[in-house]
Amino acid sequence: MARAYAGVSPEQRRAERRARLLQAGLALFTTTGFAATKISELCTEAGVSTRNFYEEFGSKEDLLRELHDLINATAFTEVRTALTSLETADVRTRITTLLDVFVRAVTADPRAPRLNYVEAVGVNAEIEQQHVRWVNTWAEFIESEALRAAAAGVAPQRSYRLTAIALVGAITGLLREWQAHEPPLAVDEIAAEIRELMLAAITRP
Amino acid sequence: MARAYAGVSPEQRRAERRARLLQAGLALFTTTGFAATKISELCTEAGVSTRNFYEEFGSKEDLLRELHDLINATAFTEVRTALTSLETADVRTRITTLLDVFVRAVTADPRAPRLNYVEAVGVNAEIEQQHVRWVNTWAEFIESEALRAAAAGVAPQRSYRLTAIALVGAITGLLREWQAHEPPLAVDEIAAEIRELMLAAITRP
DNA sequence: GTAATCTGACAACGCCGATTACCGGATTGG
DNA sequence: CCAATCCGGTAATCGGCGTTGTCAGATTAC
Repeated sequence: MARAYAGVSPEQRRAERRARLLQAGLALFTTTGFAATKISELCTEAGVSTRNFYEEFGSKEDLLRELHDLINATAFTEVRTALTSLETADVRTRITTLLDVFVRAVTADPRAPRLNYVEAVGVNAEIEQQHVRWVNTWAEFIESEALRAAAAGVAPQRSYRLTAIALVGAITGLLREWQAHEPPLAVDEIAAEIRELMLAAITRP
Repeated sequence: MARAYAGVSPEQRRAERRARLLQAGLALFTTTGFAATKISELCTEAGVSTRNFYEEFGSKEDLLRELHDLINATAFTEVRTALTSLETADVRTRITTLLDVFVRAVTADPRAPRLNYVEAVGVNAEIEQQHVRWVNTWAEFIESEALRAAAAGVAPQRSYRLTAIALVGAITGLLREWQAHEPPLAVDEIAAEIRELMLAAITRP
């Protein structure tokens, strides 16, 4: 039966260990690299036993997938709340906000784009599927803004599916380059570049 | 001392085995996945002994890196020859050709973009460096076309560095999506989308 | 024809890391 | 205060795969 030990409930201790393992994964996957990271190293970094690891995750890949989902979900929430608070704003403001919030959310920790766009690529089929789902999610955001622009008469009436996917790729490419670059690229410039690119892409005839 | 066996020189037999190993790598890495592919499987697929493998490559990663370089180098040569034969053509023609030739070269075998943009990502530092070099190479192509456009007066005078990187990312994203999509996306539409995106990106004020 | 030589297949070695069994210790209810 | 219970860490096991040693057979020069 579950009872409290050392003043904290088992659930809470498990949750804390889980959180520490996620942090350890973020730290080691983005430095040692995913393939080279051993489960024992994750446990040492997290201050947790291998036993605990298997209580929380089925494998290293599971942990990576959860991190990938977490990073995207965090950015998603931030972007959505920012956009719903701008319901009546004009298209340019909305697009600027969408991109600024996204870029800021995902570059706040430089390890996030590294994990998202480098380490979590080509690991297994499940993570690839999750990647495709997130690309679709982001593409739908962009698509719906483009359709708003079209409805407002500042963009042509057409399908924006491929344009949206291409723009997601552009953002991904810039962020992947950003995290690899020495000296680092300026976040503002990247956000500005993407904004202009997107505006040019959807207002083109 | 080197002498001919079975009518062919040792160098030629080595070259053929090397070529078969590369083909086996392309086949297995894009189906089984890089991490899950065993060296013994590569050898079986290539009809070669494990001993031979180590005569040609130091590791699985070496083989992958060579494939990655090969795919890019092939596309590079095709694009460059196409562009040099269009020295006097107008900007739009050159850009259209650049993108069409590239997309055709890299989608001719659907396994190529899979290997390039999925399997060869985040494997180790060497391949990441090679990736950065190729992104730079492609970005310089795009940059120089943008500067041509600027010189011709159809695009503003500015730095096209980030724009070029973003466009490379857009192409990469579309091709990565292309190889993962069911039902498959149309290659023509992808090439057309990228062309319009690039023209919009460099002719924007 | 024969001996020297090279080639390539096979198999076994050895390492390394994932996974789990076990046990000592801490904690709490009575 | 004690016994029952649960928790967590350690260490041993197990399996798999990369790597290399060896040998049998094929080939060619003399």
